[in-house]
Amino acid sequence: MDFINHLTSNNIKPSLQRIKIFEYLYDNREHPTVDTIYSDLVGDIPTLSKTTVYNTLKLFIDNNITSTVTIEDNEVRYDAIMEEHAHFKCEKCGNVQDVEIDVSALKFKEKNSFKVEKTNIYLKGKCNKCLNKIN
Amino acid sequence: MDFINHLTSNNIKPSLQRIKIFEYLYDNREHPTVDTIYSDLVGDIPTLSKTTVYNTLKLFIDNNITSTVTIEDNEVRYDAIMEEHAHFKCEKCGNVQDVEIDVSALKFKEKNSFKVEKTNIYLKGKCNKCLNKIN
DNA sequence: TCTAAATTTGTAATCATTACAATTTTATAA
DNA sequence: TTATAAAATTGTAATGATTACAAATTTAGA
Repeated sequence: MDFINHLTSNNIKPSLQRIKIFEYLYDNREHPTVDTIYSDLVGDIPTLSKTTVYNTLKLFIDNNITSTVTIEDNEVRYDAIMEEHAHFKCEKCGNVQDVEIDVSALKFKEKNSFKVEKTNIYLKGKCNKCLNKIN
Repeated sequence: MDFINHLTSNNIKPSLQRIKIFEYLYDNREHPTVDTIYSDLVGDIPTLSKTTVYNTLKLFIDNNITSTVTIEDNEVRYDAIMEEHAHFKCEKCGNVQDVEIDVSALKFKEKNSFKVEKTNIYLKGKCNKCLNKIN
């Protein structure tokens, strides 16, 4: 993945901060929160400010190269994979993972009363790691 | 719907506030936010405090007679219908409506790497009312 | 190199939510 | 009925995430 090109072709000037934040998001499939992104990158970019993280994510979202994951009502997570997929969160360990899913299989009665443009699917339960643990 | 009985049978003492809040939630299928619930009920119960609304909703959620709808990352909505259904939000008018859906139709590859206990499906787009409006 | 525009940054403001202690209400037993 | 304890409600203050905003820095172009 050529991050600079990806940003440029989406009308985003590839500043150091933007490249690093996008790269981090893209490589980190656990869908980090703003705090995690900031904490993990401030070592790399010592001048980084949390405002920049917020600004940059907003910019990414406005340009459709990032989306939010609101699987939990008290934390917003971010995702740089724009291909259709769902998310699973283990309620024991808290990890969030991507889930391949066929959204077109979803049928609903009210098909004619609105036009769907985006679908978010959130699954919760227990991951195998946690299920196999003896408590 | 006998609200008092519904609360009682779910181990919740049916105080005036609890009855009114549940009744409001159950009748209001637009999934109000805490602010909306508070504003709409404080006329009825002049002593009502927003803390009580928060406390009561938390109690309902802990006892599985209410769930949260986090279709938007900056507002938490509440829902007293516990039967399986999805939610659609019109991005033009902001209304949220229930959608009948067959969750069991959802197939995913990773079926064996976790155990799903809850599924939330959020649809966004334009409702017919907004689509038919001439701007 | 100079200047203007864009980007980043830090601080202060805002807003939703939670913590907590005081008050009020409810239930129980004398 | 009255007294007492427990439960529920309330108001205020604290917290924490996000946004607003203005100053500082960086970048791009003349």
